[in-house]
Amino acid sequence: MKLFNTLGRTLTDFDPPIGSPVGIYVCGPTVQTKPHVGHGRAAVAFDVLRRYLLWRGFDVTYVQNITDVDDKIINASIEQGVPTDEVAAAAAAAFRQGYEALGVMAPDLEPKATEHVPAMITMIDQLITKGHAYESGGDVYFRVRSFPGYGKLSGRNIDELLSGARIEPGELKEDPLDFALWKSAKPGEPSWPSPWSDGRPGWHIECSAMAREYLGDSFAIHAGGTDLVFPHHENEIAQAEAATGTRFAQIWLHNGMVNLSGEKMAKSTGHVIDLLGAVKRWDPIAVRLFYLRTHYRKPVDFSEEALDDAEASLERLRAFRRRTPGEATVPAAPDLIERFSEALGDDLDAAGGLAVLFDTVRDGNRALDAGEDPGRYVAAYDEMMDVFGLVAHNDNLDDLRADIAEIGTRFGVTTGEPVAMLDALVRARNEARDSHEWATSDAIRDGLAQLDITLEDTADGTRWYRG
RNA sequence: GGCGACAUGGCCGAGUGGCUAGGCAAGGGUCUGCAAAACCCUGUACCCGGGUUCGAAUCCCGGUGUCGCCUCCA
Repeated sequence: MKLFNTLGRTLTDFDPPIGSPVGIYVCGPTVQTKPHVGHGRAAVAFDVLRRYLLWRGFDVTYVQNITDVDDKIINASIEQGVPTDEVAAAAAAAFRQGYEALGVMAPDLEPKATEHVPAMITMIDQLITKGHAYESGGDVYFRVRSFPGYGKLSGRNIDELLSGARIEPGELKEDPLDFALWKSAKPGEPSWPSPWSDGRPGWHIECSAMAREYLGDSFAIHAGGTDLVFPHHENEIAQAEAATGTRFAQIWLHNGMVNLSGEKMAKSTGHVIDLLGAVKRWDPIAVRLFYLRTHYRKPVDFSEEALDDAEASLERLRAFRRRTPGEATVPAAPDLIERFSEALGDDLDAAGGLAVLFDTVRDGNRALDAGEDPGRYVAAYDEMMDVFGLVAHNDNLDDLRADIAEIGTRFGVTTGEPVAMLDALVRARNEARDSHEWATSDAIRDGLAQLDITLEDTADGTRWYRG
């Protein structure tokens, strides 16, 4: 396949032998506050990469870290009067919940920064030994000018950067460009012992150290938001390659930002749409589809209309599978699978892949209307939906038990399990239809529609679905 | 200021030197108790100005506009 490598800014061939191990490291969130819609996009984008590679037969190891120590967590802890680990745990749970709703597979490994301080200390120690870092007043800084490749990812040169660089009060850097690997703790801050001071790691070192620990000195893909290119990923490369002497990640992928009325969604400005709120208001899988419609590297504008639109599109996809219950028993249409694989293999062109999926739905519906076996389309559909991760759908009715029972009593249905009551209501309605009592049959359908349960009459009988 | 991205039909959104992606919305039709779903038909778009070419939305030059990074951020 081809992937756009930020390092070099070119479309790069990525075709390891089938079955070979592929290490992917994705920069996860700093768990300081609840996730917003932008976090969901990054997670979904690389989840599709993962699913695609698994589908193609690679042995993927997917690592996504949790940054659970940093200034903002400490600040939140002070403001809320809650220990930092509780702040982090609560936010991490919210992220987990949001990712799950979106159908994002759990990472193979989800390392926390606070549990990998020794690995970071080891790396910092190596950097000092090799002359790439120095201790200064209990802090340790990376000597940027000692690493010749600095700037190769973000396309900057050191002299340009100088104008923006600054030294915070209290920092004792040799050079304004140098960045912290280790910070000595202020009173009350969480800290770990180290050869230099009781303190905590700088932000960038955790990713270098944890990626190395789980994927080795060199691995295939490192991914994250485009806003991490500089300085975070630039610094990761510098640290890791200076320490190990070998190339860090082969390919760097960066997803575009989610905008709100034209401007980037960012938690620092509060200009955000809460992810958990969004997946409550819209079908979470529709939110996922919303992400997938735009190429992962382009910015995408969040709007209610766009989400409504995605929900309607998703409904078209689901309606097809409602017409074709059961497992597919014949092989998937090879031409469609081929087109689909080609689209995703072209730098994850999910929108192109979706076009194939919708073509599959149309072809399948045509086959059904013509009285032909839609099996090859059903099989293709299932395969693509799985790679896209669009399958999850909640048809559970437990939360509507009382509401369904209420409608049931109006039409002589005995209270029982929700599905049984629903089936009885469908039977009652069809009896009314048989005797042309349209007012009754419509009342049943309208009542269920109030609960967001839809009834459809087809040649094969009436079926219901939620949503 | 430096670096970088993007501008496509009512909306969203792929693509790319000639062979009209796809979705949503809209109109018409078939089917249907009604509805829903489905299928068929209808829209010939590509920021502006030059240029290259038999031919450009697609390549080149110059504009204009929007956005991102340069500080924490997915």
